[in-house]
Amino acid sequence: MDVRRTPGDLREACLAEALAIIEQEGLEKLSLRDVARRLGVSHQAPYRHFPSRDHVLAEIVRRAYADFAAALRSAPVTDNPAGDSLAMGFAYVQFALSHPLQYRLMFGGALPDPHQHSEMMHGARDAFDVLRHTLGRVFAERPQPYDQEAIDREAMFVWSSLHGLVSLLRSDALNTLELSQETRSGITMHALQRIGFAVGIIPAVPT
Amino acid sequence: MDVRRTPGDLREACLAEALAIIEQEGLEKLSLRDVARRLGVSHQAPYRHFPSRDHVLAEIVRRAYADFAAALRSAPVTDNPAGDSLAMGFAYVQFALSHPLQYRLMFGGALPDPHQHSEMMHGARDAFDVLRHTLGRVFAERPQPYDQEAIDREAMFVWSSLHGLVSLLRSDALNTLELSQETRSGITMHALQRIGFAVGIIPAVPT
DNA sequence: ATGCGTTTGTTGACACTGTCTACTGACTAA
DNA sequence: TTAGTCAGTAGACAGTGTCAACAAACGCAT
Repeated sequence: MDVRRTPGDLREACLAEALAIIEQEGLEKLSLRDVARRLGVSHQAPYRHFPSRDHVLAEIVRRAYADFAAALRSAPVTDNPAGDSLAMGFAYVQFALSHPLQYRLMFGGALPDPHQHSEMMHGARDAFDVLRHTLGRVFAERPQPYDQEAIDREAMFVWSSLHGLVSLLRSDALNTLELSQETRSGITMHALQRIGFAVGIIPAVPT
Repeated sequence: MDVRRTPGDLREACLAEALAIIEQEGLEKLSLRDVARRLGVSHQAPYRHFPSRDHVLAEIVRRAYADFAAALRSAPVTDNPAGDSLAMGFAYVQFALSHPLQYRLMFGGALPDPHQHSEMMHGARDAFDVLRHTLGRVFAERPQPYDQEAIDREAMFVWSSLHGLVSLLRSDALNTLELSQETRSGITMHALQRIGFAVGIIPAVPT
């Protein structure tokens, strides 16, 4: 085409354009032909720089992970390790919320739009109500007063923790992290104990 | 075709075949034309029962949620609510692990195969190492002895809990659950407090 | 029973996709 | 000068979702 480009530029331009398309149209709408069209090059030009469509996506995801790691590292390091840990928890959440596209690319799913398929989510609410109810019984047994909001907060914490646990177990993360076999097999019990302890179900837990 | 079918059968057959395809070939390989081909009907027959490909997927996901809710409900109810809660935690994990396809459809992502793009996961390990190190400092400050496995277990718990928290925050779950505004805005703080308390960073936490 | 509308399925087209192969031109080292 | 590599082009192919027009089978009121 007539647009001048320095060497190696098309590769970067493809990545940027692909990211823009995902942001605007969604992951499933991404096509290399569209990338090429927007850049004013032939539909085959991107294949000079990437073997396949998935390789483009993989590179984007790889960079998202790198940015994520950098964000976690950017948390200040003080002589108060406990405070540092809490700060990193905030950094985790903050990155995820301020970089929703990257976070979704790393961990998120590609489901039909729940807004156009609202009945799809009904079962999710059902499942949550079961959890709510079970936790409600725990609260009712205690001497301290409580309200529905306290239950809801606790239920959200338990659900999200379990969800995260399973997501990691299901993902390839465990293969990547080179954990010992004992650690891997004990992860589930340990996490469940910690969650139970956190909400006051388990009185104490050994390290 | 020559295969006899009772009314309403093709709809169910399409769903079953679509699920089988996802199980065998993966979500992204699912195509209604392939479904029709395997069932020995024309490529347009499934469109008599579903407006679009996404509607087939939405119905499958909807049923997965329903099965999930049923599995949680199937946990035994005793006069020990604490034990019941733990049992339901197990039921959650067990369902996810014994129905990986459904769980992935509900929560999982559609990323390029990490086995064919191994470098994609390097950043994930980097991020985990940061968490490991920070937690290691917490442990080092304590009088009790510890080992690397204890740190790894704790790191896995913290990571999974954070991941789950953000996944739920990012998803449409909060819109579905009809939580009060106070509950929604307090979820993050509450979950972080609970996690910190669980690993011994926060001394105590008010209900 | 007869005709008619509805349901279920078929056939053919269209635009779109990823990817294979063959080609063109520019730059570079011998 | 010449041979070779690199970046981009052009055309083809099989596959996809979806639209439109058609055909056969069914229930049902007359």
